[in-house]
Amino acid sequence: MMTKSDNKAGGTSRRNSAARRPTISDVSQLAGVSRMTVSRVISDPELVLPATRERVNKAIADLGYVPDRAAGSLSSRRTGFIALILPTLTNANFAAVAHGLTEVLREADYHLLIAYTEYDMAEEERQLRNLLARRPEAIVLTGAVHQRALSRLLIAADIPIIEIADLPQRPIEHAIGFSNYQVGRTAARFLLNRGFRKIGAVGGSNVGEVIDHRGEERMRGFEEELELAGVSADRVLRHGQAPVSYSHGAMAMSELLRLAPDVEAVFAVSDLSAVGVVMECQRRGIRIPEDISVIGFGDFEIGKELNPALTTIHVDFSALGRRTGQMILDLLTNGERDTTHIVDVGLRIVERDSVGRWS
Amino acid sequence: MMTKSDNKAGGTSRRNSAARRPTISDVSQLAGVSRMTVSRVISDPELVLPATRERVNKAIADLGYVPDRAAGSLSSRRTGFIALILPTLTNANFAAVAHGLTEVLREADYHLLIAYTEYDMAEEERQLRNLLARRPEAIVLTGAVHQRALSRLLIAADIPIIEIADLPQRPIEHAIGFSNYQVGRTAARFLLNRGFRKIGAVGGSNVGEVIDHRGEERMRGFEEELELAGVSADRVLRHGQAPVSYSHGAMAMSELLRLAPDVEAVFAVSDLSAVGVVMECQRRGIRIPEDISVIGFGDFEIGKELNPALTTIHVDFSALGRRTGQMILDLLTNGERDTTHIVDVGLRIVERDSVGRWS
DNA sequence: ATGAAAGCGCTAACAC
DNA sequence: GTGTTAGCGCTTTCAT
Repeated sequence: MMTKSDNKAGGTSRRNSAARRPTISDVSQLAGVSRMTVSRVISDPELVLPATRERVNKAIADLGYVPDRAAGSLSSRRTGFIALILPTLTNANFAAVAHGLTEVLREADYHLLIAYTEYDMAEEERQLRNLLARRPEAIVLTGAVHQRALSRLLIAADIPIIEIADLPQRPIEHAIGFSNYQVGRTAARFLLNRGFRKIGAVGGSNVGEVIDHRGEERMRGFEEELELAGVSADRVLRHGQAPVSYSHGAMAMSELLRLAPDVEAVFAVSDLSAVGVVMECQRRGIRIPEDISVIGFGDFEIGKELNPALTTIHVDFSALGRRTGQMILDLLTNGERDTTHIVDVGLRIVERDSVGRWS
Repeated sequence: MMTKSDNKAGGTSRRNSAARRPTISDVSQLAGVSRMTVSRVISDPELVLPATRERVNKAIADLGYVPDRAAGSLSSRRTGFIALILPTLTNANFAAVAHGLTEVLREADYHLLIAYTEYDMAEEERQLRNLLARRPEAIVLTGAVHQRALSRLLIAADIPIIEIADLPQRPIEHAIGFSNYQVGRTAARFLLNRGFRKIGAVGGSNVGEVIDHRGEERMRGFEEELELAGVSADRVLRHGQAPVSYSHGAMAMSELLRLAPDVEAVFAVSDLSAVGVVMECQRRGIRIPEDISVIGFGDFEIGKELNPALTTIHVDFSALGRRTGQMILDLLTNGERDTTHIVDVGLRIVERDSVGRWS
């Protein structure tokens, strides 16, 4: 039962040998309905009579039709993309964020568009431009400190902007995260409370365009808490180029031991470094925590297995990702674009065995 | 100097208050050129007179115009997307693949569309459908064993298909990887050559839809090499659900020690497990390699820092990613769709200190 | 419940 | 070197 329709891929012309990918027109023809009906079967099947629906679904299956979302987006102005800019994918915690986000967005049929900058500020703007060209419906970026050009670009895009993994003084729009500065202060306070006074830290130094702002914030918080307590921050060492790694911790610890052999407790800017610190001490026969105490940040999986198990500061990055996904869904559904949301997911010390008590 | 043009966003109508995102028409009007000229300035500036080009670029900057790639793709039939399906992003080696791929593709202005399945076969097909709807120009997936429906979908897409991280017996199209089976055999041979006969292994068991095929291949290769050498494979343990983790190694090692207290050398299906094995031994006062030797797979960064440093089997996943990117670029440029490429990136043993010699 | 017309924002192809 | 026309594959909107 063919009705007069607006199908474009008419039966006579266009029947070229090279296998063309089937379009909605091909499906509509085969099913003997209009393209609109096919469209409805795909996006809102309830609207179509069961009998028609079945015919269309059969045609879809027979042809192996897969809708073209780019074409759909152009028309509907909804791309189903959410952009995510991360410093790196090689960090378990950032991967956990991506993971948590995906988990939530997947259900609502959104797809994450991931870009990463390798902590390079210049790259961040390039990536953002590329991303924006894909018309994401919201954008998530790792918070605190962006280039001015970046903010302009972002605001012009006129989509929800969510900064994560830090709590900027003045967020561009929304923010979900924790204070890296507070992480540093918390670590220092913890060591001070345990009675230590000869307290050190190891982190990376930030030179050039490659900058780990969040790590630096933790270092700064740590220093300031020491100073507030009237304790010397001379044993706080920035060594090697950020971002840090396992081997960074080992090398930095060697250096710290050289500069301040009397150090009794060490904060590592990341568990990655902390593991290196522990391993280096192990090699040197320095006992942890009897001789030196170590506290890290990030609660990486390895910390639990370490001997001694690593005391660290935990942030639930996976939950942070999920929370971000929920906020996006809210924002995109209810569309209240006036209120700014700021969520502090908090942090907590995970006391394990690598920090002792001064005696 | 306005010329007659086909601009759609005419000066009078369409001037609504709600800030619309500027389109190519807005730019063309402001610059006093046709939309085509703007398009050329963006995609092939050489074709445009410098003076015109500058005018257009100024208009672009003034308006904050960002091209809509979805619209461009629809017309040009080139989306600039490459699809990548991974089991997980939470594994440093898979992250390295994504990383290497991005590195190469970025230069050619391709963007990676990443999906991950959490080792879930059912999820793999769902993800593939979503990805295909975005019309990627090539698709990369982790090789070996796919559902039949998947292969059909893939072939119908009529784009280059590259399977990575394993070398399937019969690849769908192209493949870049290494033989996980050979990894297992190599590990076994290495331990055999060192004189060990009471040889064990720890890996995950694969039940339900969540399956680590590649890990299982390594276990199988290991077992077969033992059997070929006439050595018992009774100490090969599949424990807990794959994929494995640090804590998996610790638990599996406890179990192995219970089942086969006489074990002298252990292959861990992944360095993740291997680290857990080492830590568990450390806790029990079992010396490595004096009492038990350990060899892993994957050459994760932590292995270098461990005490003793972990002997492992190395595959250059980052290079694998880059190599894949290059192949895609080749395929997309030269378009020779007839020849199948199969690249073995090989593997090598990294001898460190966790494997001794039987005496 | 289904269809027709129009158009999303861009670029291929050809004209000048 | 630049412009015009047509159309990519969908969905919106309105009609029936």
